[in-house]
Amino acid sequence: MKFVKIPSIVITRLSTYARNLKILEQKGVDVVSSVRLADICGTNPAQIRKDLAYFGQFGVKGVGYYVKELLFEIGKILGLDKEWRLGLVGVGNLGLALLRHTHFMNHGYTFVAAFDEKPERIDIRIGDIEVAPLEAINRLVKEKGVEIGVIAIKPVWAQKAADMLVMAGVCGIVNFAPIQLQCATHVFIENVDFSLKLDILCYRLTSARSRQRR
Amino acid sequence: MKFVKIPSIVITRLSTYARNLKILEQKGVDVVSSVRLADICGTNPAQIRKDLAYFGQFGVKGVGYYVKELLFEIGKILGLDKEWRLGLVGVGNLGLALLRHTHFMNHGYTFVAAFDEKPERIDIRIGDIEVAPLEAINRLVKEKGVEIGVIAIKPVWAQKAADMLVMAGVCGIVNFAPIQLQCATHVFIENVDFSLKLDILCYRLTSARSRQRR
DNA sequence: TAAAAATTGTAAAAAAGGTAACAAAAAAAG
DNA sequence: CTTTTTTTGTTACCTTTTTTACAATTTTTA
Repeated sequence: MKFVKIPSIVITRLSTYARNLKILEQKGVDVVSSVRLADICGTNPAQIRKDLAYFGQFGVKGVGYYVKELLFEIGKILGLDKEWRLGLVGVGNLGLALLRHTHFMNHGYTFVAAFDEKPERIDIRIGDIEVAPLEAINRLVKEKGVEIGVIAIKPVWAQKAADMLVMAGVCGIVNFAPIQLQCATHVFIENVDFSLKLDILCYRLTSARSRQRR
Repeated sequence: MKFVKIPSIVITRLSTYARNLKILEQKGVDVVSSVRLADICGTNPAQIRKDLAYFGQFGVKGVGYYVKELLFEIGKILGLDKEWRLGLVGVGNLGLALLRHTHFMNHGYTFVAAFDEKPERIDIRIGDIEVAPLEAINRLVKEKGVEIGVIAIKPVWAQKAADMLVMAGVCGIVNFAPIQLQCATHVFIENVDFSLKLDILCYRLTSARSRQRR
């Protein structure tokens, strides 16, 4: 097997392809060309073909890609062909929004544990899940087989939460707190950052306006 | 003035620099070198210097950067030296989380209007804001001077919401719905997408595991 | 005061990523 | 059956982004 380092952005795009292929599948579309898919995904056909080429050959020349087949293959590449167990740290407004978000459950992700630092939130139930104190992270992560931690707690607690998750064996973290988590190198961290996006918009709007004035 | 197109990723990093400079400022740090800042931000010193070079010279050779000064300058570049007025579409769990999130208010962003499609949510008050029906978007955006729209409504309604916001004069949208919004080219869209981040983590975890097995 | 150390700004080199072009293969048309 | 059309996979090229290297400047040390 060749050792080609696959750029992160390729993975991002594969996820987008998968999402749009799912929609096509639901619409009953059997075959799609790279041109059509690129159009839907807002990219260009060569990019799609090249992205897929990192992993193999999934299309038929002169025909295109079979939607179901490509979806299956991309799912296999991304590792979406299994259930992933999530543990939530922080059951505030955002945490609750995530827990109640059915979209994830429909896509192979299930919250199996939830933690909070506020005493008044401990022991409340949300669906099948009972909120536990941070101190229970180590035990429950192992007990429930949490694979991915979702940090939606106040920034001051975020690093502590990350440390406890990692200590308990979690190797993947989605971090909603607006801080830079410091973790061992074997831990994968993805940040979801709303204010960053707002800042980008501000820049664009500001520079667009100053361009207009000129 | 030169016309240098500034890469989007540079803006993203500037926002990160600003965030970490704020923390340094609070800690009472006066001067910081590109080496130290890079270390904090998880990037490399040359990158910081080059990013800043797009916009001018903000440091002192042999000394470093004055924290307050650099923070002020980056703020000016990003357009954070004014209050930005946000309009929220979708007052579900996520929308509420965003509204109640005080972090934004501390950083120049204020929600001034909120909309929802569900009749039972109309007219409820959250803080100073009264939830209005989608049909009121056009009027209220103009009345309250909404500059940025935040879409946190179900995917099926997201495109409609975007269209109404744009029609009312909004030129920047932060989209939390997991769909590709189609808008006029003068409208800037930033997507915040957790499932995308989850997918990336899954890929990383999956490929790390298969590497271990080898 | 002179030499050494620290640190920026920037030019040049290297690496990465994206685009275009085209051979190969399949399907459709004539 | 042959030609034309469609479309993938892949190579080569081009563009963008990152990293390296170093002159210029300031501060610190001797």
